[in-house]
Amino acid sequence: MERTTVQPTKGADVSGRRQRNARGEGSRLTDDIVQGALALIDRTNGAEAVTLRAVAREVGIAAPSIYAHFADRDAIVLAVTARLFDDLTAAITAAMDAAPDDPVERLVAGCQEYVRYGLANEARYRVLFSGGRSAAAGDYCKPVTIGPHGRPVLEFGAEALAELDHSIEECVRAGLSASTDVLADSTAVWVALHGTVTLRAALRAFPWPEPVEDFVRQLVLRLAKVTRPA
Amino acid sequence: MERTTVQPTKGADVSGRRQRNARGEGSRLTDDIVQGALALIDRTNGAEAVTLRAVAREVGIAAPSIYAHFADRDAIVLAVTARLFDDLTAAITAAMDAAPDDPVERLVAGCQEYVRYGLANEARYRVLFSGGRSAAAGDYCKPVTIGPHGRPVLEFGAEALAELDHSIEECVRAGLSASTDVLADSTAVWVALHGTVTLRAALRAFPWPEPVEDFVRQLVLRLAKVTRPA
DNA sequence: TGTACATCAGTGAACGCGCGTTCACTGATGTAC
DNA sequence: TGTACATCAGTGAACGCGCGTTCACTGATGTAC
Repeated sequence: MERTTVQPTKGADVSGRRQRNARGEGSRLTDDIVQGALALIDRTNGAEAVTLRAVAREVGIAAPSIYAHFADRDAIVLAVTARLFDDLTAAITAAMDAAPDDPVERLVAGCQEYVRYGLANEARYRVLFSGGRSAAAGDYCKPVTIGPHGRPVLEFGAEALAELDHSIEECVRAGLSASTDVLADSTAVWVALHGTVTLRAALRAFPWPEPVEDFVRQLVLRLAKVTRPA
Repeated sequence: MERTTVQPTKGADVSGRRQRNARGEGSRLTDDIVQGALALIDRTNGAEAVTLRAVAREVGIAAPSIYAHFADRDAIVLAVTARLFDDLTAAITAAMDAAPDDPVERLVAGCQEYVRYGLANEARYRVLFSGGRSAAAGDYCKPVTIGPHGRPVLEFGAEALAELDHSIEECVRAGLSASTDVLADSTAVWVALHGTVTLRAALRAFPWPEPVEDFVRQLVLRLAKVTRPA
């Protein structure tokens, strides 16, 4: 009981110095490091600021303390990546479940949430899909395993695409899509969503069609060959 | 005559030390610095390696020599950006001119070249549209002027979009497109092309539909509402 | 034609900074006897 | 119950590195007289 109600302040105290974990609770710092890295990514709008020392400062510990939890900087970023993939997946699933019980509306809602998440969390989205840029960029080609329970990035991509594929397939089955190559059309939709997020994020000041939800809807309806019953 | 035939080796000599420019020719180093930065971008697959010292090493000069030509690191990257925009524009124009004399084929050829260029020059493309990431990322929001004859990035975006807009408009005029909102549809096409380039580049190992030219064609035909005469 | 001088096109050494990483350590706390 | 000890969860100082930037300088070359 106490354990759940009397939540100790896990973060840094007033002096910026975090209180030491109790014996056996050392692994909590692993989580805090990931959280710190995430905070750093959000605040600086990019993953480049995620240095060992910066993360240590953010969490309120000495830099070498990180080595007990992560092998190096890249390991931290990979752990963050794993968490973000779960975040995005959960957000999309929730949006689809909240949509009206109609295959097209579910598809559109999922796609809209994908774009909404990407634009609301620009830096996080970039960590997910723009690669670690320098070193990690190469790794994204090999199916590298991420995080403790993490899946390979490629596998996530496959999952996301499978989800989309399934969603469009449902539309076809309901006679609402004329797609004859569902996999190709799923890919087209994914690529268009990704482009919407990244290009809008890169050129914020551009006079994009608004609202973005309508733009996404049109994109999806056309690429998934949705045919509303006459 | 001599000037054009007896081209002096402008680069670094055997010792890695570049020969000093003749009097009055000092501005040549400006070009060489941009070239060096570009070489660095291509070789390291990203713009992060473009440091003042690295560029100086690449060109074969002392680091402080750069200050006579560029205010700082960002100025170099902006000059590179300006050159790359011209590169991309020229490539697309050439491809469209080489296409059959048909509005749809011209449109498709331009879009295919856009994607081809992006995938063949991944790092360059990222410099253009993924922002300077850290510091420059903020600048891309304001219309910052780039290079000596450079245009703002936003303006380039507007030009590219205008070109696309014009191209689709031609299709409409020829009765080959059913688009009723050409600007919105141009935006959709651009966004989809951008997504194709960046997502394929980020996840090289993914089983993407091949060949990419056909994929792009389908994307464009659908988003630009092309209606081939029956 | 000769020579002093200004200018141009750079150089070399040095600075302070933040970084990743190493090393020996410290101090609280649970456990065996 | 008391106490020695092992373990856990970290710390602090130091290293070498590459970075941007500054400063005073150098040496070739064109130009004025």
